[in-house]
Amino acid sequence: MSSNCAPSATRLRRRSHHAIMGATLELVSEVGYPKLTIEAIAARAGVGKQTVYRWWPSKAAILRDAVVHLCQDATGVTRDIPDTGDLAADLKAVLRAAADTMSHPRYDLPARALAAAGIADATLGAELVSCILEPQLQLYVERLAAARRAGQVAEGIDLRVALELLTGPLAFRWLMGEAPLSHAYTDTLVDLALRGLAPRAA
Amino acid sequence: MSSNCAPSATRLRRRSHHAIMGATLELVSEVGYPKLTIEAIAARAGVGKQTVYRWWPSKAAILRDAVVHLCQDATGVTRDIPDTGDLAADLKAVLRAAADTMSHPRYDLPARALAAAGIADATLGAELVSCILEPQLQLYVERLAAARRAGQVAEGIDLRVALELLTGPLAFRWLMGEAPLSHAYTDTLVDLALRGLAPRAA
Amino acid sequence: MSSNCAPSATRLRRRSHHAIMGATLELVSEVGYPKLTIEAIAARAGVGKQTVYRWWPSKAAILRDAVVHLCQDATGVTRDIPDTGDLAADLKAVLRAAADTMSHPRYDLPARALAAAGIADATLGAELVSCILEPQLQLYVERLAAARRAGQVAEGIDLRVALELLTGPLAFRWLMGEAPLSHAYTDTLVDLALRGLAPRAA
Amino acid sequence: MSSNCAPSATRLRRRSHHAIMGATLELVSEVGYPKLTIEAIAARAGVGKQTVYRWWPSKAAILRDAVVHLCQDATGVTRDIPDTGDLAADLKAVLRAAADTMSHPRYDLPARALAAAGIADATLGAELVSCILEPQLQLYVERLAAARRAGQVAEGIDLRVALELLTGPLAFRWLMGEAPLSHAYTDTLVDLALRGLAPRAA
DNA sequence: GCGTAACCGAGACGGTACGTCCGGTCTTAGT
DNA sequence: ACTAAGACCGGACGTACCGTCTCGGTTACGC
Repeated sequence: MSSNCAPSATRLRRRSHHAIMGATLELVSEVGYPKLTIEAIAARAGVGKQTVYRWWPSKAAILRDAVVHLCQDATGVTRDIPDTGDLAADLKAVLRAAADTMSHPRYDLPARALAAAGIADATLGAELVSCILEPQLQLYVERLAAARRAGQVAEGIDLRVALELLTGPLAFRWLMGEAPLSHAYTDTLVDLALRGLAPRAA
Repeated sequence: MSSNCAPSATRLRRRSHHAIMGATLELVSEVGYPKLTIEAIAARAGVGKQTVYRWWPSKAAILRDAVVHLCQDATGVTRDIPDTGDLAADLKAVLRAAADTMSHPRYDLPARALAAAGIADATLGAELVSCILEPQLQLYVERLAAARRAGQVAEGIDLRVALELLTGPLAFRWLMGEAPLSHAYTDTLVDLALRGLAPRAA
Repeated sequence: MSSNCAPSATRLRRRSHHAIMGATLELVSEVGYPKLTIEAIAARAGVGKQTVYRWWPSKAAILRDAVVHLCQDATGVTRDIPDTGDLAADLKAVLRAAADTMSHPRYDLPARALAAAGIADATLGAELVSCILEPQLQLYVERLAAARRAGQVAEGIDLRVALELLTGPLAFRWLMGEAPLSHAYTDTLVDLALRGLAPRAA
Repeated sequence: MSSNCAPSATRLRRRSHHAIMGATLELVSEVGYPKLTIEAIAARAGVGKQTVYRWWPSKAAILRDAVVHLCQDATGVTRDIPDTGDLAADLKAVLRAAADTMSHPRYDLPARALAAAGIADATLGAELVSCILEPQLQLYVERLAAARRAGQVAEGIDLRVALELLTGPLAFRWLMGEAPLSHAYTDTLVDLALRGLAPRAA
């Protein structure tokens, strides 16, 4: 996933690595991404600055790995999408779970900061999309493809667009940070979107 | 729109104000938001640093006003939504225009930087939403309400959610910055969303 | 004395002038010369900055006039030297008075600041010497000349050097600001110096 | 001499330290103390501002160390006072040397600036006196004490006052900066002062 | 006694330097 | 060999004043 850049190496002491990830997540929650400094991360982790610079090229990269680290711990984001045959129920279940995860401060603050950094910096953004976002979205596409084979989705619909009909509004609400990501909201979203995707009632 | 926060004062020289807005837009396009510095803005605008600090509390606030300034010049973002009776056509027209504006570098780079700042900083985010985003979104809600009265949208649908079904995916694609915002895409979006919103073929 | 540079004009409101002088003396006593700012003087005096800049070219010039202003009020510095025929007694009296004046905070702080400015800036220093110091020193030279005519001082002595034998040590002690300027000290100074100046007991 | 306050640390690079001292002396001679800025010192020395601020608390402290640095190089100020038995000759020799040093621009400009700063700021003044001035003056007191034991100076004279009779006028002339510090002047000073100090021709 | 011109307070302006903070590199000691 | 510690150069931060420049408003002088 990020094997090309993450330390994960034999040489970086496991303890230091863990401390840096933890300190980064703590600090970004406390002071926000713009005021997050590498000096503070090193100090909080009880580590020399050079130890940080040796393994990560930038503040954003540290946070990226820290969020990946967090996800691997919690397995709260990347999850398989069930296929019970009932597309609506399956999507509602997985979107409810996603909304809950994104609402939890432990995940919300760092991920939001990381998303902001990715939006501002195209390079980082592409990296985040390919490392974190795309694998997850691909699972949705696959589930929708299965549904189409089952006749639950109209032919001729670009599944990528269909996917965005579901995830776009949720992501948008999350980034806006104004309205809550309630289960009622995600359920409504699934209902409306699936109605749009359904084959003509011909 | 943002009369409560912009300087707009009698005392700030019109020339300086304009120069600061212009320099900000130029610089954010050239070096990006994180490397945008107030010193550089002041220098590029041929203005003392204090003149910037006197009127704006932060880099983000300058950029916010600069973007508002840009919008007022171009009238490219806040635009009325026509009501020809054909909801799909009306929405396609306005979404095409919005996509074009958001694709143009002159608007894209500053707005993306501003959006990123707003996502990272909740206070600024709320301000941006209420100053820039909300007024525009409200126009969509009104157009959808008119359509519902005309029987083109099912009763019992939360128009706010309906709105997000249209704008969420577009905003998401824009923020991801990967796929192009083509007219074909926005048209498809309108078609799928409206199918979801349409009254049951009772 | 400083008629060439002081405002003293008909146009500068008497009240503003007085307020500026007072504010300057207050502030220099409170924060010291280096931290004395023209903005603070204007603010304390309830006067626009331009009113200060209109009449004085520099911080030093304001302080110079303020000290002159202070001296004219107190007549504590420029004073005639009595001639009772007893040179030692006359000098002791006048040196005691000078020491007392220089010890008084009201005079000490501004004058010390002004002296420091004069030492650092040769131009100001020459001005201070010719405007303030020289007239006073000249009185000593005249008294010493009278004493020489009376046979109390040896012929062939440069009266200027003789004068410095008296005033130099006192000024030095004052500038050092360590030892107190006691009457015992000034008396001793007069005794030792006059012994050096006395005609040979041949 | 000032080992308690100078950086002298192991960590401050020798090269940077030397460059800062040199740049300070150059700049204070070029533009004077009031226009001496820490930014300019750092720039001239090819050093980051923080490296200056890390080791010195103020402009005055830098200059103080620079002057001490200068003195140690030149050994032009702190010098022993010879004791040939001829008090007058010894004092004349040492005062001539002191006058020459104080007249030399390389020493005069920085030292004058430092003296001015010390006069304006009591804390710095006390520091300068105890670090630089007092050790030198003490040598004079010791020489005078030896002379008194040899019967060349009257009993009952406060040697501290006697010392000031010599150095006070010289320092005063130097600070006034008007009259030159000629050898004739210092010789006359010694003659007059010693006449005042001599034992009564009983 | 009435215009008008200088002076007033206030404070914004383009600047310079302040002293602090942090970025990213390099050096030093100590495991 | 790799670490924690931290000094190094550079450069932006936000603040304080500099000396200049408009602003209206108020004297007070000359007609």
